[in-house]
Amino acid sequence: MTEFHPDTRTAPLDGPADPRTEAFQGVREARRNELAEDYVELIAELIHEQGEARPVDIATRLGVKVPTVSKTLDRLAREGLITRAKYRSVFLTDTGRALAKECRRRHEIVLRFLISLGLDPETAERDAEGIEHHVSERTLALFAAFANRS
Amino acid sequence: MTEFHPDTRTAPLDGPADPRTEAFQGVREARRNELAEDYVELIAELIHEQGEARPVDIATRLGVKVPTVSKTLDRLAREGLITRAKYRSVFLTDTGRALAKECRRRHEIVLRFLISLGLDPETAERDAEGIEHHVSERTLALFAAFANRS
DNA sequence: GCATAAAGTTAGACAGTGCTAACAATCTGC
DNA sequence: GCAGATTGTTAGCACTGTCTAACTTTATGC
Repeated sequence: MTEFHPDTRTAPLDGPADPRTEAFQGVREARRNELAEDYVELIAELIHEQGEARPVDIATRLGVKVPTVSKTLDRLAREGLITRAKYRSVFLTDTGRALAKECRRRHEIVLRFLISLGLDPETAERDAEGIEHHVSERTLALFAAFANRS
Repeated sequence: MTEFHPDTRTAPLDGPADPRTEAFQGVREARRNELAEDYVELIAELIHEQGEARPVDIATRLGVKVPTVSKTLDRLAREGLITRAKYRSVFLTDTGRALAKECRRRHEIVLRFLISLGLDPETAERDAEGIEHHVSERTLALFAAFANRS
């Protein structure tokens, strides 16, 4: 009940055959991971940019309060994505680092795709943030191909 | 505290200037409405297909249990999107109908876009379900234009 | 029209995400 | 090295969304 839920964007295996229902289940599944993905991606970014990821910076970037971050970090630690010590900044585990990398990859592809479609960078950033968690590997491949054409 | 939260995909007005933070806030905002949007869209569909929307059908389609649907329908009623009477099927209010129509429109555009990109219909359906809630009006316009070109 | 099946509701558990308020630890600048 | 500022934690509340179990109501089939 406390483990990280694996990616099912590409192949949700359980549940009935109806594609609509499958779609809804896939989305619910994805939604469960969204926040964790945002966090690890951001943590990786902060570590890269400033050498460490502090709750206060995470909170500022996400636009939430520090106690909210603290609680969510507890969950991420439980799920094995990060390690942390009291009053210290946050580190990614190997698993967390891998997830962050994967997220960054997806984010980049979606962002480049939207921009190459003709979207302004600001809107592209906002839309990419929302879309990246819901894009199958197959779609991602098409996005990447499109962005590389031209 | 119980009203429906308006669409901020296009123009989140509050919060600081940092575009990344704005993006995160926009996404959180969007996430708050996702489930409601899924419900009203599905309810409209069921009413169209079978003349009425019963909790048991909603539950089956979404892949959740009936009590879950019941509770969520209470919320939607509180928010003025649907009306319902005990042990009776569900109806959309004008507001709900408008939202459903808007959701359907977005869904259609995203779906057609993905398919015209070359994605198989099954995957397109799953991805569209996740993406439709996170697409700005601007992006939607580009998607529509792309799907209509060719 | 009554017994049973199906559908719907209510209650209660539990986890997640957000908040504020109060407290604890750490860091900073003399 | 100590005072005050900053950062982090904990506790407690609210709401959502999911479930199961138990109950009520409605529909169905003789």
